[in-house]
Amino acid sequence: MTGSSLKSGIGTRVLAPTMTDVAKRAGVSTMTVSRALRDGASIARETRDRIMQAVEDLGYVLDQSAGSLSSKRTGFVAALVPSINNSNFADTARGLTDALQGSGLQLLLSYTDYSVENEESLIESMLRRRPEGIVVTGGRHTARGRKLLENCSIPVIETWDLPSSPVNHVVGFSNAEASATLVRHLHAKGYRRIAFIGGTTNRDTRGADRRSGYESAMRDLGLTESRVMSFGTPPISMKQGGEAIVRLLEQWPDVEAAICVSDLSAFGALMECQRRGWKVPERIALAGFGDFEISGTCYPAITTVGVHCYDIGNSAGKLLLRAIEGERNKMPIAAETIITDYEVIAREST
Amino acid sequence: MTGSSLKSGIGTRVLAPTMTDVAKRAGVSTMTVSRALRDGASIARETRDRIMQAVEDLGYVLDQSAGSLSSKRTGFVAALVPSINNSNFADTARGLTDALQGSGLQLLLSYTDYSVENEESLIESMLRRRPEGIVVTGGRHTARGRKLLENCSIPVIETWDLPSSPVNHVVGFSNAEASATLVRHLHAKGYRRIAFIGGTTNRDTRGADRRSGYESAMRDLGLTESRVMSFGTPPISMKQGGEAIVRLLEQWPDVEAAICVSDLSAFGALMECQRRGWKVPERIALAGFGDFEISGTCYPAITTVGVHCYDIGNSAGKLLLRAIEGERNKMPIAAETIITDYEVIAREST
DNA sequence: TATGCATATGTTATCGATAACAGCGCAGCG
DNA sequence: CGCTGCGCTGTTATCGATAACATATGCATA
Repeated sequence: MTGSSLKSGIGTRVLAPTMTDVAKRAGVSTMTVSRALRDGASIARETRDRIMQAVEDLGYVLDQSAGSLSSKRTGFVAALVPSINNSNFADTARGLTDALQGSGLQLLLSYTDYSVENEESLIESMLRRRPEGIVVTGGRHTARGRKLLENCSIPVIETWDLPSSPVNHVVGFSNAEASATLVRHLHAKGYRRIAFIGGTTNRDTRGADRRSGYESAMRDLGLTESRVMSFGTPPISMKQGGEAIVRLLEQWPDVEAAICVSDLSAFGALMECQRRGWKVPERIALAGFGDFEISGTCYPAITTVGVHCYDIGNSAGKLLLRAIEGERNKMPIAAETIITDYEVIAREST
Repeated sequence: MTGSSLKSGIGTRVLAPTMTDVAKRAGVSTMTVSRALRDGASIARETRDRIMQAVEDLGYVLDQSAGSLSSKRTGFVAALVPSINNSNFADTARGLTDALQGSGLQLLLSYTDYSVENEESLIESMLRRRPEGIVVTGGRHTARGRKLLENCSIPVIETWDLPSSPVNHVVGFSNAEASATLVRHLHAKGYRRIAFIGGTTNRDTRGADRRSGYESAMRDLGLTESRVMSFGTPPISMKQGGEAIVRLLEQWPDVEAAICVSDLSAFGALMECQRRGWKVPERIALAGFGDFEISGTCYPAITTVGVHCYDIGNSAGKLLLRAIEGERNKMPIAAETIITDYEVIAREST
C-alpha cells in the first residue's frame, strides 16, 4: 500500500498519498472521491463526510496536474507583466486577480523585465503548462513569441497598448495619444518650451510610444523644436530622473516644462530640483505619467496622466472569462478591443 | 488523426498537436521525440533535426503537465509574497528568480494581500499543482495552512522573519531586533521622545514585530513612555503616513522623532510635514524601514533600515535548489536557518 | 405491479507524456 | 569470426486523475 505519512525524520519520507489511498480508506472508488472533492456532483452526504475524513487523516492534496490531463482544464491563466516592482502593473495584476476571483481560475504571474526575449521564453514555458488563457503586456513580441501566441489556440489578451495588428483581444489605450494629450494640456496652460525625459532605448515600448506622442503633438502645435533628453536604460529610475533633469537644463536652459516618461522619474527630477533650490513649477514645471501614489503624495504634487491600471487588468480578466467560457462551449468569441480611459490630472508641479 | 492547425476562423479550430503527431510526421516513435526535446539524451543529429522541423511545422508545444505526471517533476517552485506592489517583496522575487535561473525550475508567484486566509487557499492551490518547493513570506499561517506546509513533503522556506518554530527552512532576520537597532541609533543621536507609527492591526506581522521591537528597545533604554500611533489598515499607505504624523503631533506635541513602519509611510509623513512647513528633522525627525528607492531619493533623504531583500530571495532560491536536489537524490537536507543582514542607513531626516 | 426517473456509485478507457527495459546495427578487439 | 560495448531507437507499462458509460437502489406515478 502506498502510504501517507510525512517527515518522520530524514530519509524515512514516504510517497504522498493518492486518490486511491483516500478511496481505500473511505471504502469507495476513486471516482467517488473525485466527485466528493469537486462540488456540483451528486453524492450522499454521509459518503462525502467519510471521504473528507479520510482526506484529512491522510493529509491528501488533490493532484491537479493529473486531473487536468484528463479533464483538459488546467484551471489557470498566465499573465506576463514587464515588472512587478511597478505599482502600475501591480494594479493591473490585482485587477486581473479580482476579476478571476470565484471563477475557479488561478492567475500565474511572471515578469519579463521589459525584455521581449524573456517574454518569448516565458510565453513558451507558460504554454507548456497549458493555461486556459494568457495575458501579455504590450503588442511587441519577438517573431517566435508572436507565433507562439498566434498558434496557442487559447484566448490571448494584449494589454496596455493598442497594437496595430493584435494577436487576438486587446485591452489598452494609446500611450502616444495620452502623452500628446498631456502636451496639449501644458500648451493650454501657456507652456511652450516643453521637453521630454525618457530612457535611451525602445526597450520599454510604452515609453517609446509616449515619446513619439510628445513629438507629434509638439509638431501639431507648431512647436518645432522638440527637446528630448534620453538618459538611462528603461525603465528609468528615480535617481536617473534626477540626473536627467540636470542634464536637460544644462543643454536647454530655456526649457519651461518637462514631461517625464513615468511618475517615478518625474519624482526623481522633482527631488533633484528641490535639492538644488530650483523652484517647481516656477523655474521648471514637471509632469509624469501613470498616476502612481507617489505623485499625489509628494510636495509639490506632480501633474500626471491617470491611466486606469486596475481597470485594464479587471477588464482583461472579465474578457478572458468570457473568452474561456466560449472555448469551453466550442463557441469561440470574436476578437475584441477594449479601449480604456485616461485623463490628465493637473497638480501643483505645472 | 488528431491534427495540428490553428485559428482558421471561428469554430474551425482543431485540437492542439500532440507528441504523437510530431512523431508521425518525423517518422519516429514518441519516445524519440521526447528525447529530442530534452537535452542530454543520446539521439542522432539528423533525427533530431527532422523532429525539430516537425515541431516547427506543427507549432507543437510540449505538454509539461502530462510529462510531469510520469516524470514526477513539475519543474516549478511556488512563492507567496504579501504584495507585489511593494518593491521590497518585488526585490525578493527577483532574487529568487535569479537564483533559479538556469536550474530548469520556474518561479510561480502569487500574492496574499497580507492575509493568512488568502495564504492558506493559495498554499493549497499551489500544492495541487505539485511544486517542487515552496517559499512563503513570514512565519505566521493559519492552522490549516501550517499543516499543509508541514505535510507537503517538499522543501518549504519561510522568509523575512525568524519564526520561533519554523516549518522547515528559514531565510530572514528579526524585524523586532532590526527595529530595536533603529531605536538605539536614534537614541545615540540624542533623541529621547521617540514615537512609532504603524497600522492598527497585526495583519502585517512584520510590521507588528517592528512595533514590538520598538517597544522593548524603548523599555531597555529606560524610556518608559512609549508613543505608538496606530492608523490605517496595514500595509499603511503614504497618505496614511501623512495623516498619522499629524495625529501624532496633536497627541504628543513634544515628540522629537518618529519611526514609521515602512519607508512608504515615512515618506508620506515627510511630505505632509513639508506641506505644513514643519522642518524635518528640526521640528520632527523621521525614520522609515526597508530602504525603498524613494527614501534615498527624496529630499530630505530618509533614515531607514536597509534589509537585503534581494539577498533574502536569492539565498532562499539557492537553498531551495540544494534542498530540491536533495529530494531528487533521496537525500533530504536538514532544516537550515539563514539569517540575513540589515543595517541602519543614516540620512538627512534624522 | 410495472414503469420511469433521479440519485448514488462503480467500471473501463483515456488524457499525453516519460521511465525502464529491450533490441538492433556497427565498430573495435582478441 | 564471434564477442563486447556503445549509440540510437522502439515497446510497454505507468504516472493520478476524470469522462463516459453502466449499474443499482429507492421512490413516485400511472
